[in-house]
Amino acid sequence: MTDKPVRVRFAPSPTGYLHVGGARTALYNWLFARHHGGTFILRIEDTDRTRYDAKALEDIFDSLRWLGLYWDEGPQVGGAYGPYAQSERLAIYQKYARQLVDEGHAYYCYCSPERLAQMREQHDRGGQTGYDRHCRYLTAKQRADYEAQGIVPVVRLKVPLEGQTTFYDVIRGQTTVDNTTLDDLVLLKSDGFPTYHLANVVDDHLMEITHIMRGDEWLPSVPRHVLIYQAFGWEIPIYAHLPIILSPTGKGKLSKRHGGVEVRYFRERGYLPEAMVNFLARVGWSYDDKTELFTREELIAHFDLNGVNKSPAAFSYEKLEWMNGVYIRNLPADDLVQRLVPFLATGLGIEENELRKRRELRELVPLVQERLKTLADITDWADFFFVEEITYDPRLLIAKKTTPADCVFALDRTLELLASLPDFSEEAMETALRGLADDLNMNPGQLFGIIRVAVTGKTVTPPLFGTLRILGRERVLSRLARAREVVLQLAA
RNA sequence: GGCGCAUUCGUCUAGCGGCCUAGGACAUCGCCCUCUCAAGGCGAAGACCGCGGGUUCAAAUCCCGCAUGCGCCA
Repeated sequence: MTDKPVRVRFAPSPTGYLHVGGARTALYNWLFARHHGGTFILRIEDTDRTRYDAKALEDIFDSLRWLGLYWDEGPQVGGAYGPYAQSERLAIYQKYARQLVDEGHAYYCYCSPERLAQMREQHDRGGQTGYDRHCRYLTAKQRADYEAQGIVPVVRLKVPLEGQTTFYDVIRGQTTVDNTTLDDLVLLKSDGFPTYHLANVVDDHLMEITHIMRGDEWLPSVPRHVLIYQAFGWEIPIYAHLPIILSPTGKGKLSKRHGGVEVRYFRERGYLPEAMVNFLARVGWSYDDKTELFTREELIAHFDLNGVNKSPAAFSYEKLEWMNGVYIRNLPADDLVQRLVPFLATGLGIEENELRKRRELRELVPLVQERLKTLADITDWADFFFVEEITYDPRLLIAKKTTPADCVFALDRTLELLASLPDFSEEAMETALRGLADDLNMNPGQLFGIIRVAVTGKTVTPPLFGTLRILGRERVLSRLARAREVVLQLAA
């Protein structure tokens, strides 16, 4: 289709934190660029001053980098086609808008907001579409009169009054629209700011963008853009409109109601960027009939617009969670330790540096690695290793089909046995405690359950013997003793 | 309201005329493993391919309507 080097762009508006839908669009652009050895450009569409949010802009940068989607050109990295923020390109848009007017492809429109509003009302009652082209036919004198009144005009495109506009989209195929359904859209507003349409087309042309991959919601405006390209006599880039992302049930757009929708939400909750990338890539794209897991390199190698689906895709939090678990399990233990520290720190309210000094952290990772769905889960699995005073519900200490007295006795015997064990190893403890269960006429599960709660405060924990070993004899014995007291009170 | 887009298991999807009595994955359920929870293994259930017409020896796959959902504009 084109033999020029591939140049693609992700062009977000800094009006909110980076959304997973936006992240997916960015990812597809990035993958496409990497696959073709092209250039990935970040452009900020910040011409809407009322909705501009500096925090959102920072978040877009942070989130993209967190996902590993580094841009080759754009804010903070520069490039030969800058500036990359539209607010810094106003003079450019004005120049090109004027050019279109001079060449007869656009005209100044002096209509008042009131007149426009009136038209809109008529439209609602079933009138014709959009602007009535009043100013398209102004005489020189009329125009001079308006100018004399000091009215600052907008610039509108002269849309052909007949014929059709056809465009091709790699994902959708060909679409044709009657020009009569299009009105003379505004290119430049009276405050000198461009509309989305003008800025987008001018920038894509000037930045030599070869392929436009963006959300589906822009599909209806493509005919307008094509008309603008034609007015300028510019080559039209290749379009690929990505289907939107739906809520987990597949009904309606994904929104905050369903959970988090921003990349930072997932980041804060302990999702790995590599899992996020893998998952996002698969929402709306597939490689074959069985592969789910892809490394970044594999994604780059396989990514192809042909594999992108036409229909909208639901965002499955459950599948993301599963995939995150897979990635956590595949992490080298030391890497996982490093990633867990910040989450444990916030979860427990302990300084990261303090945590890093604790030997338990590295030791417990093999015990919890296959149980973690997210990094944030670590707090629930391992808090009792780091907290001195554990709290628990005394009733949990009483194993099923036993009495408080049975439990006190069991705890006594356990205390004795573990205190006298020459070797505090997992094997030694397991052998000894299984023997004890037998002596007590208990199932191993019953005895282990009592010990588990006594030592951790929970009924669900990492494997018991490893947990005991890491806690160390001293803490195990003192916790058993405390549990004994608690049950004793309960029995009394 | 106008214009546009979409429609295969609950969900993500494979499928681009015969290989499909529709394959894989998540979730669900059962069994195994087992000190709890996971992970893992095995297995089950789950889609009359939105509906109705065509075309064809043959259609999930091609064509036409309709329905539903979604998006954009106003």
